[in-house]
Amino acid sequence: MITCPFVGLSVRRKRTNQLCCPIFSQLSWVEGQKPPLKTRSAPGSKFKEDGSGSRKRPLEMSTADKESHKEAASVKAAKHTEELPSGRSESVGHWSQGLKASMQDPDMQVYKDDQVVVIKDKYPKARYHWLVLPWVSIASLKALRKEHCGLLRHMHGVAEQMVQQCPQARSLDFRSGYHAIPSMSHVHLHVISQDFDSSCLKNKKHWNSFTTEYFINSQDVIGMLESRGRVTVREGTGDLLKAPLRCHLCRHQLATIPALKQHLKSHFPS
DNA sequence: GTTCTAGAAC
DNA sequence: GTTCTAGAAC
Repeated sequence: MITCPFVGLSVRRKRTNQLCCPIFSQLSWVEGQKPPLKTRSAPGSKFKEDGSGSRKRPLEMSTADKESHKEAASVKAAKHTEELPSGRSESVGHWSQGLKASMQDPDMQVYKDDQVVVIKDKYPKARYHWLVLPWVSIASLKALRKEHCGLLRHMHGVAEQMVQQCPQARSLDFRSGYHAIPSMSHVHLHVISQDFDSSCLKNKKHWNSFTTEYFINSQDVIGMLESRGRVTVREGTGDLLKAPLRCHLCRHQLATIPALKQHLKSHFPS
């Protein structure tokens, strides 16, 4: 339990379950990307906004990687279009298809195995923000079926191991989950630390997509898939993005994003 | 998803 | 005057 110094409310800080994954010990880290991963430094203040979370790298694939993931690439090439969560289809070059290029880019990959790849979010919304993506092309939560349960459990296990290898695993809380209505095509599991200390977190949509029920815990998605064979999203979930800004720890309401960021400093004193 | 910017809010 | 948001464009 912690207490918000602003409003005096006690709140429970939920920690991600730290499961020991027997599978993971057999997996390999991407060469040159030894855990723990490098993160941006924050000298002087833990909430310094230096913008170094952004990266500018070409998204071209190496020949070797193109070869090793020929199957995934051929799926992309054959389809030309991909259904979005909205139900619309978009061509391969559309911004919503960007994860397909990023996941194939060796410079973006921090971990991979035969089922999944992990990349750092290009615009991290916290000190630590990874995406776990399956090699197989699954457009969105809507396309998930019971046979995907094993894959999602594996993604969850990899997410937990990402947290475990994090140098701040003991001092930060993490959540792993999915956006109910993602903008980007290709199912991706967010693994994000709960400090939300990032210059890339800029607006209400960013905040509410990670701190309201718009963000669905990985375990809840798996549970829904196991019990009902489908993942359904409650009506009106999209409206949550426009909800008032509330602190995820003490529920204190803030009028603006800068005010919210200032408030967060009270929970994470430097 | 991000960037840009008009205009609302202060 | 500046800060900040929200919607269009990409």
